[in-house]
Amino acid sequence: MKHALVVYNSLNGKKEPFQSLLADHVGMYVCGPTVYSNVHLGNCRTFISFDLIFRYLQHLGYKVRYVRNITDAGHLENDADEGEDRIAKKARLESIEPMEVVQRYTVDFRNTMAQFNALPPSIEPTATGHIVEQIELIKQILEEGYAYETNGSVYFDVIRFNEDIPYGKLSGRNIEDLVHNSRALDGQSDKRNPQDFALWKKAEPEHIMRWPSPWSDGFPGWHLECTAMSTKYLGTQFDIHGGGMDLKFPHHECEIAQAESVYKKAPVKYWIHANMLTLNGKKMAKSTGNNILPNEMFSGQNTIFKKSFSPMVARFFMLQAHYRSIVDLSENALEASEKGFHRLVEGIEKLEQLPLCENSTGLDLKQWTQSCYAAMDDDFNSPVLIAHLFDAVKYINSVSNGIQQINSKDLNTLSHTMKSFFFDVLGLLTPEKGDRNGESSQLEGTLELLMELRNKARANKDFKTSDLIRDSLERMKIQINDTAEGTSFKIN
RNA sequence: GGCAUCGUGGCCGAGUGGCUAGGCAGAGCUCUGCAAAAGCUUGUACAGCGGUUCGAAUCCGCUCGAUGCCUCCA
Repeated sequence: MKHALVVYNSLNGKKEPFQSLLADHVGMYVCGPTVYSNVHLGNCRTFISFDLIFRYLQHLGYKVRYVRNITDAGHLENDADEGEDRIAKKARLESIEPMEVVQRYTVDFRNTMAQFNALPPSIEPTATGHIVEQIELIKQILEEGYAYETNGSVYFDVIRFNEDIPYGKLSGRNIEDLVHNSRALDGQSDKRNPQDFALWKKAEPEHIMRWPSPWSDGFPGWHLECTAMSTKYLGTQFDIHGGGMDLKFPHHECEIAQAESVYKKAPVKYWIHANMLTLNGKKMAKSTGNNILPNEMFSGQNTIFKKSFSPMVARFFMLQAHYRSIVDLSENALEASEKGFHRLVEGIEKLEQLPLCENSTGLDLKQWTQSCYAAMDDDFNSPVLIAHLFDAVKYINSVSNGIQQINSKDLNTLSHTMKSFFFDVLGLLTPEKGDRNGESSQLEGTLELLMELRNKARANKDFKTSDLIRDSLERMKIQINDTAEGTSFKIN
């Protein structure tokens, strides 16, 4: 485990050698979804990025505790005091219980992430399950003098905090700019200053999601849950905190302020932010229609793309870009990735049937393996790793064609390394090979019969018949492959 | 307006001072009855202008352009 892993830390904009607080253990907290609607693709990209990080840290031998919350209360429509809770709003619009909303979209979220083959986190705590911890935290912040109560609501006093501990470390903003640029609210705000944020909000009579507290029946502020839960499960200082780039401000900045106001030390060693996913060059937004849900992409039931793309192709596509780069989803780019992905998959499948020789030629295995690790050690550079995997595919193909040779020991090593990067680190899967239910074996039997008839026709130089079979099958998206070894087919 | 990120060959996308990224498409070749598929070979690009340097896509400055955040957002 003597790896020179280097991680880009958003806190200072520099790549830093990764050193966990406890030897061999890593604590990682990632801000999870607010479950008020179907998870959208950009959200998935963030979690796929952290899945890569989670997997690689585990691959290196770390015991990782990966905490990713489910926000099921407290996330308001906007920052104005009259903002409605997102979950409660959805429940009202659909005339169902808030917890039905939560359940429905939590299930959707987990299903979708499973389709992307993202590993479940170690702990998946909910905001509503940690009201007690949040209330405790508010009490402590009040005791420290960095919060105030107004009309049953409690707000964090950003200016007061900034007098003792600098605010804005993560986002690079200074308090003066915030004061000048914060939008003035319309009158009836309970906040002393616009940049203050809610720790506890008193519930209006019609608000159905409410809990008792020393200040009022109400609900916790959005930023609070992450501090309460990360502290509970990972301690007052932990290794990695992640999330989407757009959470950097204000959400993560507020988390830092909350934690530092009580514990007087930086809560997180490495802040990692995954970049955005755009669609056809534009930010995804429901309001403009520039939006596609994961399931719509998998099924092809959408107006954005002409064809469907599988979860693995989408995952591979995302991993072909670095997690800190904006990646743009487009039909051309996805098609290119789809073909590349199949080439990689076929290379891996060929590993099983390579001819063996006494001596290996053509690839410095040790150096190749090192360069794969070097790529991932350099701030989880999956695109470079994938480039190295393609180099291996080229080598595998030349062995397969007899241009290069490999002995059994090297093949074992190559196969093991290749597969552990492909399956374990990148979290990719090869497409299921024809599931053996009755229907598909009937289909295969029929196809084999057609192959036989076609081969007979070809042997008799009856190309009219053979081409009829080939072209008809092709229209049904069944690909005939004639090779020196014989004929095979592939269902697309 | 403020803060930040970025601008790479037909497309996507790595790369932060000298050494081939990679994928897709295109071209040539191999195989083949023809084709498809598959495989092999092939690409000198880095927004513009100026500067630093023996040497810059890579550092600095300016210009232009794009995107994100600043207001809910992964």
